[in-house]
Order: sequence, then structure tokens, then C-alpha cells
Amino acid sequence: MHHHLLQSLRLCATGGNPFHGKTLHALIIKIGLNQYGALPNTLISMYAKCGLIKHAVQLFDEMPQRDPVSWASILTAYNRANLPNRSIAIFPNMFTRDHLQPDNFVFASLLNSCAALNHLQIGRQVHAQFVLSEFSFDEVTKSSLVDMYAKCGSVDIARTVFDTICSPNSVSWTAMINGYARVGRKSEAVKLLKDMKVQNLFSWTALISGLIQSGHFVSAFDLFIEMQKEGVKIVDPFILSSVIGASATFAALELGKQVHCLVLKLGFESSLYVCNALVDMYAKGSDITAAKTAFWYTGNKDVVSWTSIIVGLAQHGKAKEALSLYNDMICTGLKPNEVTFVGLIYACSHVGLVKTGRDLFKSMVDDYGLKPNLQHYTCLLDLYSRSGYLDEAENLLNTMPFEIDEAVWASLLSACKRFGKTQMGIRVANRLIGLGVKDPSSYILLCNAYAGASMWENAAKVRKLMSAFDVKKEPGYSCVHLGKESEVFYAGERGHPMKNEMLVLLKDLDEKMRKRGYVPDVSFVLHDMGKQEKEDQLFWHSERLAVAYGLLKGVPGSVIRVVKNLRVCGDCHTVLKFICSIVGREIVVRDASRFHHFKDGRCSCSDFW
DNA sequence: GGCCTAGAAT
Repeated sequence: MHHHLLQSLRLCATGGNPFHGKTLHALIIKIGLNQYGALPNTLISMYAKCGLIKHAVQLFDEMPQRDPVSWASILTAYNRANLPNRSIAIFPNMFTRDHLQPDNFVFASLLNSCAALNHLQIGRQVHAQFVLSEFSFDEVTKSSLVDMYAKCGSVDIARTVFDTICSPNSVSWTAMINGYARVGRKSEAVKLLKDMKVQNLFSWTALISGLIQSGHFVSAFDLFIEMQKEGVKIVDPFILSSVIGASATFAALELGKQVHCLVLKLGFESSLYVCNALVDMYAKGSDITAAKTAFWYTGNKDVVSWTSIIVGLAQHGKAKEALSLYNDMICTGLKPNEVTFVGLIYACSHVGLVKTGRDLFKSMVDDYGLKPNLQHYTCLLDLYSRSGYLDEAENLLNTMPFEIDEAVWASLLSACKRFGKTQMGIRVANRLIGLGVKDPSSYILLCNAYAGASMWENAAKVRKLMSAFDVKKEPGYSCVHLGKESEVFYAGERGHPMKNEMLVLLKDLDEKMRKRGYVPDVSFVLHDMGKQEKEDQLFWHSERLAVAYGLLKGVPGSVIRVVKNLRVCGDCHTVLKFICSIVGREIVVRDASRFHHFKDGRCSCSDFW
């Protein structure tokens, strides 16, 4: 009977069937076996595997007699429920209350918690206890040590432990490979993979997703292709969601579409991770319509699905749609989380919905018990300052429990300039200087603020600071996508084979724009030079080159899609609004902070960015 | 009976 029950419980756990599990639990109590043999511990693990952490904890707490297996089960249960801090918190009770010593299973679980929390200090303490214990030769625990050190950033220590493993298995190799990859040590990661006798999907995924995390997108894609050439079958969708995520970050729409096809071909279109990644990929790839389609095709949407589309819509300036989807989401009974609110308040800040944004911020705390973090305050601050509520902004700044960074100060400063709040601008500028300035565009704002208040000495000081620190702008570049092909342009680049055609086109457009009232705004140029020189500099900005090329080479009438590494400059923003209406084309620019849809002389960002 | 590896939204 005992054996039969254990087996049934294990079946519930693997099938994630809590209903059947609860029935069995009732039966076990009824026949009086609830304290018998392995049953109590197996019940804990069954509840944990079915996602019912509260039931698992209650059983554990009410157990009259706990053993190391009970401890391993509850620690794993907490880790599974994404509560690794609970594991660390209760562990000392194993000694103080239960007078038990940890075994290898307990060590491994604990190290898993440390890895999840990035807690190197406690991880090292566990390591020390493990070494002193009778289990110090256990190789599974050593695998968790490798993983823990790698996740905490001590890759070389991870390697030292890895080298003490007598017969490493797939798990230890994978942990080590991922450790190298996620800190960007590409060649070591690749070498380790090639050293493996039997490479499986797990090890390739660890390598590729690690490289994606460290920003090595091109190598990651190359390896993804190599993996398929090697004949490794993609039998689960793990790696697909990772690669789709990379296409999103990389704004590689065409590549992302190909992976989407692969998803369909392999039949993983119902994986929630994959669907959510697709929504984000299309949104970041600047095709918000496709993102919406992908969203509506997602079955069993969770908070991440809804949040992805809300954030996507917000970044594309579609605040109304974002807010309306939020209502739909609430109607389905799902609870929003911190990220959802970042997206929502961000959406409000880009259309000046001050009251809605403030209400959402309040609702987040009052209705959902969420604690606002720095990002929420930043968005709210942005909302106030962009909409001209500068006193509220300053008030919030002085009462909020976080220190803001240079970018937020800079955005506040630019709002002061925009709304003519000279005195507050000076206060903000002084705080910004005290903080230490790194971003070249902040120097421009500072100069303009002091100059605007006729504080010439301060303006001169800022210029001095700027040259003393040898501030240089990161070279701006823009990439224009034309179907499967794309072309990259750097600011000031004049060596392109099609430069003559582009020059003629841009000159012609420039003339037409000036007739419609365009005046170049040279205050966006960093360097100290004459007015004509500054105008020339603007003329060769990379986004203009990319758009010109797109107009010349792209399919007539198609949307021109450009990705820029920096934020689009204010003057170029004006220019693109003119160009889109002159040529009657839609231009979509993804810059470092958001999307700009230029159409009929207007931009979706309503000139806030 | 219980342990270790790869994935989505700011």
C-alpha cells in the first residue's frame, strides 16, 4: 500500500495535478498513514511540484518529526516557488530547532538558493560547511557549487571547483559553459563545449543564451546555426525563446521572423515563453501591428504577455491602447505587477496624462500592495516634468526615497528649459554638477541652462569641465532595414558609394523644408564652432543618411525602418517630420529610448522623448 | 522519499 501511494503521489507531481494529489492526501490521512515512512516528505514535494507552496510549508511546519529529507524537500520547494530567500532564512532552524546536520541534498538546494540570489557570501559559507562535512566528495553538490560561483560572477573559482569533479556530467559541464558565456568569455565557453564528448541541446542552449546575456548576439546566432548543422534536434522551445529575445534586443526583425517560422515548423507556437518573446520581438522590431497579432494569438496569456504588449504600445506612443488593454487585463482577473506599472506610467508620461498616471501610481500601492521602485518614481517624475508640472516634480524629487541618476536630472533640466523655469533650472543644474556629469548631452543642457540665466561664468566653467574630461560623444550610427538587407551609416560618413545621389536628395529635401519654415536648431551640436559648420554637422547626422538611403533603395511606398544607437537628435526629429510629409512615406525610427513613427508631418512621440 | 544545468516583460 505504502509503495503504491508513493508512486501515485510521484505521478501527481510530474503531471502537476494538485486535485488528484489532494485526494490522495485525504486518503492517506483517512487510513492513518500520514506520518508513515516516506509519505510525509513525498507529500511536501508533490505539493511543491504542483505549485502549491503554501500546502508544502504547512505540512513541513506541522510535522512532528523532520529529517534531512524533509529539509531538502522544503528548501527545493521554496526554490521552485521562486522564494530562494525563504530557503536561506529558515535554514538555521535545521541546527537550532531540529538539531540536524545538512546532507549533500540540502547543500545542493541551498547553493541553488544562493545562486538565484547572487549571494556569494552565504554561498561561500555553505561551501565551507560542505568541505568539512562527510559529503565533501559528492559531485552533484560540486555541480551546484560551480553554478553558484558562476552565477555570482566568480567564474575562475567555479572553474577550480569544476576541475575537482572526477567524472563531470552534462549538468556540471553546462553550468560551467554558461558561466563563461554569461560574462562574455566566449572562446573559453566554446572550447568547453567542443571538449564535451556528448553535446546536447542543454549545453548548446547554455552556451548560446549565455552569449546573448553578455551581448554577443552575432556569435550567438552563428552558433545557433552551427548547432542545427550539427544535427542537434530542438526538442523543447527553451532556446527559441532565448534567440527570439536576442532578436528583440538586437531589433533584428527579419532574423526574428525567421525564428518565428522555425517555431511554427517545429510546432512550439503554444509555448507561453515563446509567445511572450515574440510579442516583445515584434514590438522592439518596430512592427507594433505584428506584436498585437502575436499577442492575440497567445493562448492562456499571463502577466508577462499583457505587460509585454502594454510596454510595447507605450514605447510606440499608443498610450490609449495600452491603458485600454490594461483594463481588459484586469477584467480577466490577472494581477498586474511592478513591471506592468512601469509600462503604464511610462505610457501616460508620453501623452501627458498626468491624472491617470498619478492614479495608477496610487492604485499600484493601495490596490495591489506593490512597492514603487526607482523606475516608477523616474516615470512619474518624467510625467510631471514633461507635462510642465515642474513644482510637483521638484516636490516628488525631495520626498522620494531614492537617489536619481544623471539621465533623470538631465531630463528634468531639459523640461525646465522647455517651460522657461530658469531659477529651478539653475537649482537642478547645480545638483547635476555636484553629482558629476558623464553624458555629453548633459553638458549641452548645463551650458544652455547657465547661458539662459545669463550666468556666463558658470557656462564657461562647464565648457572647461567638458574639455578637461575630454568628453566625446559616442559615434552615432543608424541602420536602415530594407527587407533582408540592411545598411549602416555613421554620422559624418561621406564615403558611401551612393553618396552623390544621397547628397542630391538631401539637398533637395533641405530646400523644400526651408520653404515650409524649417530652421536648423544648432543648440544640439556639442562642439564649439561656427553656425554654418554646425548646420553642416547636423546635415550629416546618421539618421538622415539612413533615411535618404531608404528612400532611394527601398520599395516605393513601403515603411522606412531605422534603428539608431543613440537618442535621435532634436533637429533630426524636426527634419524627419518634414521629410515624411514631403515624400508621403511613413518612417519608423527606433532610438536608444523609444520608437518614433513619423507620418503626415507628425511623430507618435508627440515630441517627447 | 529529497539535490545540480538552458528561456519571456522595465
